[in-house]
Amino acid sequence: MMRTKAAPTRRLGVENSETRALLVKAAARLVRDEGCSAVTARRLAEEVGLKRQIVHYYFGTIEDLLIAVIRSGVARIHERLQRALDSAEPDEPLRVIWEMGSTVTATLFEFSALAIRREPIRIEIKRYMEQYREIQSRALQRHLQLRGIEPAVPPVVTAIVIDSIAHTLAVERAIGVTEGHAKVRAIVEEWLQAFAKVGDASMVAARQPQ
Amino acid sequence: MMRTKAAPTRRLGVENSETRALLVKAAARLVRDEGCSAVTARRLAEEVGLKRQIVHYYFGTIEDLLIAVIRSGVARIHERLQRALDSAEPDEPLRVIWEMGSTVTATLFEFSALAIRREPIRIEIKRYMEQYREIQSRALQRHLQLRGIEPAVPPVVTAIVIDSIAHTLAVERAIGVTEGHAKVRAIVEEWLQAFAKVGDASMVAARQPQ
DNA sequence: GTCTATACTTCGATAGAC
DNA sequence: GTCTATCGAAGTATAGAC
Repeated sequence: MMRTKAAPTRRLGVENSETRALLVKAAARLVRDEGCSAVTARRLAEEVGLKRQIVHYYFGTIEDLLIAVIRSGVARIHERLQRALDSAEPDEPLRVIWEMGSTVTATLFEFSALAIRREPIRIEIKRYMEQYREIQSRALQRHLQLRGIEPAVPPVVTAIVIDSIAHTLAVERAIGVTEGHAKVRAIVEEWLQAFAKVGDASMVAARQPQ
Repeated sequence: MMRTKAAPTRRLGVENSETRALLVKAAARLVRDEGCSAVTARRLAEEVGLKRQIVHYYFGTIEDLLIAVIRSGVARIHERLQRALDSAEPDEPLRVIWEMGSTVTATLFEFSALAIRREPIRIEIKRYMEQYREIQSRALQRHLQLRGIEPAVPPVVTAIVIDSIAHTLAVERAIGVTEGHAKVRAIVEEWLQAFAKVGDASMVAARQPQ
């Protein structure tokens, strides 16, 4: 199950191959519809109408294939976030963060779980998360600077808190737990509106100036 | 991979078997140390010194074994939470929720990911989450009632928000992402102290009375 | 540069012997 | 209650055909 080392003599297909792109696309669809465990060389080869060995020709291991799937998906997600934040300027960047966090898919959740046990995947997910948060923080920072607001809470904290709640609600909903969700959304809505008005999610309104 | 239906003629070992308990214990250890995917009939049989078919004799499928592992673990976790909340009375139930949420293990995360794709596991995790939250909500409710405080936010919301942040920080830390975590913990610390004093985590201090 | 034949190992699962 | 025997399917790896 665990490949210790890549065989040095092993031939691999080129990066810009049409078949390779087809495999990544088919794998991404499988991951989305049926989960990571549905990605096997046999199922994948079936989808593209080739023999199963072709998967190992292009990716070596299934893990390498999954990493290719992650990379192809990450690019799209980061673009989508950046675009949404740009188009939402200068109104409600925090709402964009909340809404995109709420559409978190089972896919990211699955990859995150894999990341904890498998180092190569961990590296990829770590990079993804850090970049995603960087984009969020920058957008909030910019929003505040444009209005000359000195936030009581660093933008990165606001992003983490809102994102945490969005992810939790999304995952719980997927599992069938919805108790208290409506009430949480109501509170978050108040924070979003407060942030749009005064640049503060009111999460630390009780904080006293030193 | 997916068993459609349990064979009706299949023999299964009794519930109160010593070997069965041994298997569950060994499986729990494997899940904790190496993850769900490390739980195979061979590895498990090896641990208890028996043949691999013994696993199927007692559990039918690996999934049934995982469910047994979940049930055995859930009981312990609920007890631990309830005991911590009782011993923390009447001071800081919210801090207990925060601290227990921060010790969330990769195990719960892995099972939650499995739960999204596999119905029998989903049922178990759903029940676990609902009961866990119920215990949290009751403790906060009791804390407020004893002090005659009418909270601006329903206890279940406070529990969800604090738990969300705790889980997110725990998972991100496991993946290697720690940007902003210290600042988030500082804010949460303020909330915990505010809640201990006035029964409000100050998360909605900006809320105006209607 | 692309793809396939073949083989090895591990896995989950079942039937039936002891 | 535990074992032997057996099955199909999965991941991986090597050699070689085109």
